[in-house]
Amino acid sequence: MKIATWNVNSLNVRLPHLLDWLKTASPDLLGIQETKTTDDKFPRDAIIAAGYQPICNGQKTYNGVAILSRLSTAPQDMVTQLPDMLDDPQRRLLAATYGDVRMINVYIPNGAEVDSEKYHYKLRWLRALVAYLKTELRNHPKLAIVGDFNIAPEDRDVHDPKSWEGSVLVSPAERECFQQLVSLGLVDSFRLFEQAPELFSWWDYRAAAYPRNHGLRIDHILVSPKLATACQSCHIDPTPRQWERPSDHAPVIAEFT
DNA sequence: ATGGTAGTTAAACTA
Repeated sequence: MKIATWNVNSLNVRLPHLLDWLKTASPDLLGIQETKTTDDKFPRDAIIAAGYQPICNGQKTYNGVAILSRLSTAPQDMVTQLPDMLDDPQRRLLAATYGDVRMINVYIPNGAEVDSEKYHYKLRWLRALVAYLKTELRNHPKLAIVGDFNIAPEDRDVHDPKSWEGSVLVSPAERECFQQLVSLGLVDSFRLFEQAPELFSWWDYRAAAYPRNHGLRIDHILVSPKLATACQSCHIDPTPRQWERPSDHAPVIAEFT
């Protein structure tokens, strides 16, 4: 089984890329973020025609998440809000169970600038996420949480740690929240394996960041201990980032026995 | 320290 994540930065613009990538990568479960579309405008037919069953939690203009599945089991126990953030209008979470696998897809807030209002919203969101995962891990031995975390967990996940010091995506408080997820037993599947240095999942559109590989690894597939033992590989697929009019993120895909 | 680009949406917001 393959589980993947991709921030597509507008499903409307990126649908052709998504369909092409599904054909070659053929994930069984894919979490997508920043769909930027409401559920009534979700391109359901095109995705079903590609062999995938979608569920979505969309929003106009900003945010929006979805899960695509080519498994035979129907999604169950769908969740669209963090229990501690029920009044949050931003669509950033979608969870569902496929057979015995709990799939949680997140688009964690960016945070704008350290100490800004958006940054504190990000930390609030992360604390609510940690509390939610504590419960979810109790209920689901086989759990994967995937998505755009907007956190580079360590300096080796940053092209130039010095220039990023004090910024969102790398600040100590954000990294501490990521470590709290790890403390719950979640495993960064990418780091289960030997990886080349300077592998990133996001590159700014500006200043030719991609050709210079000025990137960060902020898109992750974290798995419960039981799934970690079944994990065979995890890699970032940079090819869609090289296509014409790309998302600023590359997909990440992990394989399980 | 600012601006560089992209998406959505119509001048500004988010990333």
